Amino acid sequence: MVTKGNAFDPNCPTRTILDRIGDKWTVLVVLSLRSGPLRFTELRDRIGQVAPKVLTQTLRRMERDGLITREVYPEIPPKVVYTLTPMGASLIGPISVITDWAETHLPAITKAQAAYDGV
Amino acid sequence: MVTKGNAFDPNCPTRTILDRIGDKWTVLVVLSLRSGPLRFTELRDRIGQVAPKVLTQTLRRMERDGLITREVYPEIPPKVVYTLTPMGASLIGPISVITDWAETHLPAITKAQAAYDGV
DNA sequence: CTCGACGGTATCCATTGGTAACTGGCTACT
DNA sequence: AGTAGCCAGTTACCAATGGATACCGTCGAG
Repeated sequence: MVTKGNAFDPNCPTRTILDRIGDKWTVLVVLSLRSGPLRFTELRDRIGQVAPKVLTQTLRRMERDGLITREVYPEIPPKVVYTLTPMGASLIGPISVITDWAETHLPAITKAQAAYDGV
Repeated sequence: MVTKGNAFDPNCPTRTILDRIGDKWTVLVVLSLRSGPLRFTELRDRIGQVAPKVLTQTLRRMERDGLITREVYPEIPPKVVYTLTPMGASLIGPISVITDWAETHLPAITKAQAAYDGV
C-alpha cells in the first residue's frame, strides 16, 4: 500500500529531495551546468532574473547536498567554478521527465485554468 | 541543445509546472489519490500534518489546473470527494521517477551533508 | 584616481507557509 | 432541553522564506 519509503512520513527522504527539486532555481542550475562547469556570473547571466543572494543560497545548498562542487581560484579578480558532481548529473534524467511532462501538458493546464476562472 | 520550451524563459511552461511539483503538498495529494477518490478528511488524515487551510489551497489550485475534480454532495454532514483526472493520474509516472531517484540517492546526500557540516 | 571585473554581503520588504480558533447545519447522546 | 460532535472548510494572525536593491574589497587598466 501507499509508498515504500513513505512520502507521508514527516522525516521522509523523498520530502527532502522534493524540497530541492521543487526549489525554483536548483533545477535551472542543474540544467545550466549540464554542458560543463560555469562561473558564478556565467550562471547568473544564463539563468536570468535571479538575485545574487538567492543564487548563492541555492549553490551553497546544492554544494552541501553533494550535487555540485565549488572550486575557488585565489586570483584577482576572483574566480569560482561550479561543476556538477556525478550525483548532480544523475538528476538530469529525472528532471527531463518532469519537463517533458510539463511541455506536453501545459496547453491542457492553461485551458483548464481558463475554464475554471471563466466559471 | 538546451531545452526547447526553454526553462530559462521567465514565462516558461516548465517553471509553471515545477512550481506545482515542488509544492510541498501537491505530490502527496496525487499519491494519496492514486488508489481512488478520497474525501477531505480522509486526505487530511492520510497526508498527516497538513493544516486544513493549506490543504484547501492546494486542492483548489490542483482543481484549477485540471489535476483533480471536486464533487460536492449537499448532504448533512457535508461530503466532498476529490478524484484524480486523467491528467492528474499521468503525473504519477514522473513523480515516481523523482521519488525513486530520491530513495536511491538519499544516503549519499545525507553523507554529503554530514561531510560538509563537519568541515 | 577613478573605473570596472568578480563573487559575493547587508539591508529591507513582500509573499508565502503555517497555527489555532471558529463557523454552520444537522444528528445523536444524556 | 442541553450539549457535544461530525464534516468541510474559513478567519485572523504570525513566522519564515524569497527576492530586489545597494553595497563591499581587491586588484589592474586607462
